[in-house]
Amino acid sequence: MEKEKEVTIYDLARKLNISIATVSRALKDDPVVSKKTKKKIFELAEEMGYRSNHFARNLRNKRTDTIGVIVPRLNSYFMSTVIAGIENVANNEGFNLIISQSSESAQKEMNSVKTMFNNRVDGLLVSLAYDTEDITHFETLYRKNIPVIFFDRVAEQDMCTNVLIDNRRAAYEATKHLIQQGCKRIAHITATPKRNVYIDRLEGYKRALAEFDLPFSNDQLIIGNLSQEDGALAAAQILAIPERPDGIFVANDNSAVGCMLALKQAGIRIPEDIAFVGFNNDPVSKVVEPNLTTINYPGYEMGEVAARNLINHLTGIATITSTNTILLRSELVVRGSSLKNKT
Amino acid sequence: MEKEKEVTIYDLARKLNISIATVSRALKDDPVVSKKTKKKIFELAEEMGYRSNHFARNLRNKRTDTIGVIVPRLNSYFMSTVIAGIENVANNEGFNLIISQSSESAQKEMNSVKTMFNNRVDGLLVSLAYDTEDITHFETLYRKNIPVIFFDRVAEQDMCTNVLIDNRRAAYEATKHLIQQGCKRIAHITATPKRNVYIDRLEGYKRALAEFDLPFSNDQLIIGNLSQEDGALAAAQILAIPERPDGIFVANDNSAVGCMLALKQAGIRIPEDIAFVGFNNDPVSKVVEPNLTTINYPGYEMGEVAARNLINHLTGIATITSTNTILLRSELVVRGSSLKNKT
DNA sequence: CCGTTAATTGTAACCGATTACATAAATATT
DNA sequence: AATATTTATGTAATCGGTTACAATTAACGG
Repeated sequence: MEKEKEVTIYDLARKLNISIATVSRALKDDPVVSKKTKKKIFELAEEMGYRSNHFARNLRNKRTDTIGVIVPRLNSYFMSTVIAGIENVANNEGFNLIISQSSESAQKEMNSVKTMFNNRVDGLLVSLAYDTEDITHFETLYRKNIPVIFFDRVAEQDMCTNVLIDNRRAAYEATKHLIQQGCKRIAHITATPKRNVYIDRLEGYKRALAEFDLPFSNDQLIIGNLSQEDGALAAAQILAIPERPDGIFVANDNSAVGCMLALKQAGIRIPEDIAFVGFNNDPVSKVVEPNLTTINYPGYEMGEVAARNLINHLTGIATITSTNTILLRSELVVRGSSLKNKT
Repeated sequence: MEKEKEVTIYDLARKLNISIATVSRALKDDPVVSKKTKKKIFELAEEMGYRSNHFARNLRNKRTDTIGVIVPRLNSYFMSTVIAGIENVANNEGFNLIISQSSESAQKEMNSVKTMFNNRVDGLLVSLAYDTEDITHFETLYRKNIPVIFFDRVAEQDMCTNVLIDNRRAAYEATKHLIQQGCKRIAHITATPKRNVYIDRLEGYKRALAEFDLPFSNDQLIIGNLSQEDGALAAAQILAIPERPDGIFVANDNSAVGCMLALKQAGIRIPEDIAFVGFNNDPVSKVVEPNLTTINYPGYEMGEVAARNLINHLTGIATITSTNTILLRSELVVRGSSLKNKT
């Protein structure tokens, strides 16, 4: 069960009676090596099953062609879509991905950053954990000049590059849409506004209300963990509000769906009694009845853009140091759950 | 913008006026080094911001503490859940993950295998692409004695270890359940039976039919790509069948849901006219109305089990060479879509 | 045919850790 | 105090590439 001995450039060199330097150059397709020698070397390499040793190379080159990715959780539709986008770009460019999840814990996130750091990733793509308060754990990376790009859940720092959508505007559009459908009392279901995404969505929501002179009071704000189950709990709260809302803007589709189902159970008609707008364009939004109006959040593109920018920076094609924020387009997708005025 | 110089054990040794050997040992917490010296070294390391160079270490040790993962696609609920399970175990054990997706293409899968191989992963976890016919591209790994564990989409090889559920039995249970609910003409929506998962599910379905003396003809078999959209297309086919089925077993929830929605649109009542059973226990199964009866597929556990077994093998705790197959428990989750006999 | 330049190839010093073996220091034994 | 043990540290080879610089060979012009 002994591992077969690895073939090295020394073996190739010995067999061909040439120097390892020539072999090394040939394998990198260095034009300085004559075609005949190259041919010989390539053929022998193939024949002997040679494979280059990345560690020896990285040790010398001090780069790893590896990108680290840290996300709050892997098993959400949105995140897995982003990662698919990242993988696509990275793979095409010959970069490897090492991935870890923080499970929404700042502590685990710090550990992951340290691990990535020790693994000498060339750069890092990060979506912050829910309870990450400060981002000092990234300072070691800055000191070593390792680029970090945040996406979706970003930090309000000045020194880093962020890829995200305009959450404020999207939330504003979502809320405005409800208003235009005739809603007068619009509630908002979201998570504790600690992270940018929730803060911004809340702001956009409030801005729309203010603009159309609709009142806002705190009992219109329902804070939860945005899970589907939590949406059902939110439904109970909604029903308990004296002046029942006639429209709800939810910060994610999962929770919106949970809430809708529970309300329907309670005999509420959607959208007639309460209209809904969600966020993310998750697959469930097309399954629930009526289909959920939502904000299309381009996860795959976000992954591609983040990875592309990081790699361009690493390869020197374009630098991100001057880029502070990249905003992706998002748009309202109108479906049945909000269409009070059916035409 | 020059990268700060890395601190090495040489720097530490020089500063403390001791040898690099002692430093190296101390950092690995080798008991042979005295506590005092260790303390000094740890403190200085901390102070100077030393981090070990994995490449130098790997170069020496010939192991990478890295596991490769190749999946057909990252952005599916099931796969991302499996990966979350893998990540959890790997991370706890100090292993890194490098992940790539084959996008259901055998060609891309081969490339990924090669990349993983060149990156010297210690082991590989693979779920095969849809159109992978033979698995000769894994032979290089076997030759170098790199363990490979397949999960979910496995190969019918004898030499490899597979982690999966008993698809045949699960499909049998699903179909039997429909029969017990009074269904007489049961259709099956699935993908081309090339991969084990679809072959086995088809067999289980047929076995149940046979056992209860129900007929099977090819027009009860609807082949598609199992997407939600494809489910809608399947609905059209269903409606076109002269003797319309009164029960449908679908090989995944997404497609089942697409089909259900389209049939409801066409005025079919579920489960009264047609009962449904899906597969996977995807979140959408709890959103569609009526809720979809399905097979609970323990993705997270599957990821954990696969990773745990691979790592145990790598660390020598337990070997997988004798293990051919690990079956995980799956079970039927009965919900409204199949309950014709409401009690 | 010889000197000069261009095209190839070789030599050897890294990159930063690990570890077998040798050596020195501290402690125990007689 | 001298010797045997144990404990702690050091020396140097090794892992497999990369690359600056030196050396060799081939091609060219006169």
